[in-house]
Amino acid sequence: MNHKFDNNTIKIKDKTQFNPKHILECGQIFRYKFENNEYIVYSGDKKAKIVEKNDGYIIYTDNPTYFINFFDLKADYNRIKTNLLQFNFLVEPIKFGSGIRILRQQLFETIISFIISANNNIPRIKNSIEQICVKFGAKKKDFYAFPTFEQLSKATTLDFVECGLGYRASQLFDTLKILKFFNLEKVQTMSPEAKYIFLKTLKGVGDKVASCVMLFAFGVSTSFPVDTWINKMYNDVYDTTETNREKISKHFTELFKEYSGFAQQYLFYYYKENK
DNA sequence: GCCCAGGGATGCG
DNA sequence: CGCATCCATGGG
Repeated sequence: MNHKFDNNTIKIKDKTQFNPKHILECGQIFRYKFENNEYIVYSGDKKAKIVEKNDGYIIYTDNPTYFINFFDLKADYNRIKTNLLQFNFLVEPIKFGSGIRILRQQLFETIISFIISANNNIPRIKNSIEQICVKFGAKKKDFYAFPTFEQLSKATTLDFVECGLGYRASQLFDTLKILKFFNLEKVQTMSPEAKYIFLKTLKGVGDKVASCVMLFAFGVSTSFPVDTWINKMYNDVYDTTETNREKISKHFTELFKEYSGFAQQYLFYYYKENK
């Protein structure tokens, strides 16, 4: 997508494939807020503010090259949407979330965030992650960074309970112990299959959470996470009572192939917002 | 008070 | 294997 940048701004002049509301509220990220008609998003120890203009958007940030990658601005979503529009049941979801882009998020933050997301609701997930940042993350000028692995390793299970994680507190604690034995930089170089197997060795990481990490951190677009909303959508579209999420995921990955992750985001956002 | 949430672990057959 | 049950806690 066409964009220009300098030391502290990125300018986007195409509203058809970039909409901060769609990008941030479609459930892929939990650290953002909407204030004074502007979206502010946080990733790791970085921050960006998105301001709407008549002919596009301006992203204000001290780290433009980081956020060009984060928003995957080189990807052409008109091509992706055109390809997916051959499926009739995607027409309305794509219209509804027309400006969605799948973010390229940090691996450690994504693993931790989606362990917390399991069988949980989005407002509570956001609140828990924010508390973890305040408690263990580095203090920046006007926000707290997501903690590093070293910082979060100092936490106890009780710390996580106090952040509102419930029974996920001990899972997260156990996962941090397991991560001591792995180098996440090295994991980045593994094959997609090996990455998936690695993720599932972590506590609190099953098929769905692993699929989210594959899609949102590794950018593997053949992933199709199946949560309760996608399960409801499947039952709706195919008039079934199927509850086997692995089967549902397999059905859609065979249908959408390398466009699976994009299709999943349009569908998730549409069904969650329209029940 | 009830059902549900971007599910996973465990145990039982 | 497949399936049932349990799990903390707050939103609606």
